[in-house]
Amino acid sequence: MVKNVTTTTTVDIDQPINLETTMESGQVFRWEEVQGWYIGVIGRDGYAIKQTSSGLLIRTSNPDKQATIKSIRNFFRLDDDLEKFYAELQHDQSLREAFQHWRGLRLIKQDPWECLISFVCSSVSNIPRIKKNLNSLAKAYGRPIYLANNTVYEFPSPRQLSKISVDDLLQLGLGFRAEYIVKIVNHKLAGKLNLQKLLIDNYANAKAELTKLPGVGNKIADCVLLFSLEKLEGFPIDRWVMRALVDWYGHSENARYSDLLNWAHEMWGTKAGYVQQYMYQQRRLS
DNA sequence: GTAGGCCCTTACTT
DNA sequence: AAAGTAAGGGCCT
Repeated sequence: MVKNVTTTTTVDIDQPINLETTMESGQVFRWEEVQGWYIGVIGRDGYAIKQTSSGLLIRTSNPDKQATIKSIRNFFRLDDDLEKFYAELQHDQSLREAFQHWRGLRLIKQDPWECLISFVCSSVSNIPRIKKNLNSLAKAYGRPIYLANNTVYEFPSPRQLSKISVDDLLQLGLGFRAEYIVKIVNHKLAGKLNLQKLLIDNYANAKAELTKLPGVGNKIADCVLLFSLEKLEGFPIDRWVMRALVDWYGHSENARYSDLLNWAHEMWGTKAGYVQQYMYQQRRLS
C-alpha cells in the first residue's frame, strides 16, 4: 500500500533562519534540494521544506499539523536565540564577519543513531561520497516513505542493520569504515550503547561513552554530541575549523585537539558549538 | 603521552 | 587522459 498523502503546514519563524545555508552546512547529508524544496526525513515522516518570507512551508507525510510544527521547531532548534548569540560575540571581528555572511545558519538537532553512523562515514571522506554512502544504506535497509512524487527512506535502525556484513558495506563503497559500522551495530544490539541516556548525560560522560566505539574519536564524538545529543559545548575540530583557529586566533597548526577544545570552552562555553558551525562555514566557503 | 604509518575509495584538480 | 591530491579521522605501534 503506497501512502502518498501529504499535508501542508506553515511554520512562522521570528528567528534568523537560512534554510539553504543550514541544510548545506555539512551537518546533514540526506536532504536533497529539488526546485527550492529540501526533501528528507525527520523521525518516521518525510518532509519537503521551502523557505518563505515569513518562515517555512512544510509538506509532510505526517497528518498531524501540531506534531509537524513541533518536530520542525525541534529540528531547527528554533528556541535557540540566534540574535542574542550574534550580539554577545559581535566584538570578535572574525566571527562578526561570519555572522554577517552566513546569517541564519542554525544548528540542527538530528536523530542520534543516524548522526553517529553519518559521522563515522565522514572520516577522511568528502561530502559527495558521504551522501552517496548514507543514501545507499538507507535505500538498501531503510523503510521507504512516499511523499507526493518522491520516495525517501527512513534511516535504518540498528535492528534493520543487524543483518549487514562488512562485505555488504564494502559493496556500498564504505571502505575501511565498513568494519567500524558493523561493530557499532553489534555493540548497540548487545545493549552496550544507550543513546537516550547520553541525551541526558553531561558532555564529558557522554563523550567518554561515544569514544569507546570503534571509529569514533575526539572529532566524531563532538559532531554527534553537538548535532544530536544536545551538547552545545561540542566543538568538532576538522581541518577547516583548525584553519580558522590558526588564522584567526594564532594557534599552532599542530596544537593538540584537547588543548584547543579546552581553550574554546574557556572562550565560549556552551556557545562553542554555534561558534564552530560559523567558523567551519566561513573558512570552507568564503 | 605522542608521532608516524596505515587504512579504502572517491571526487576533484592538474 | 593519466596522475596526483585532498577528503569534516581513527587505530595501532
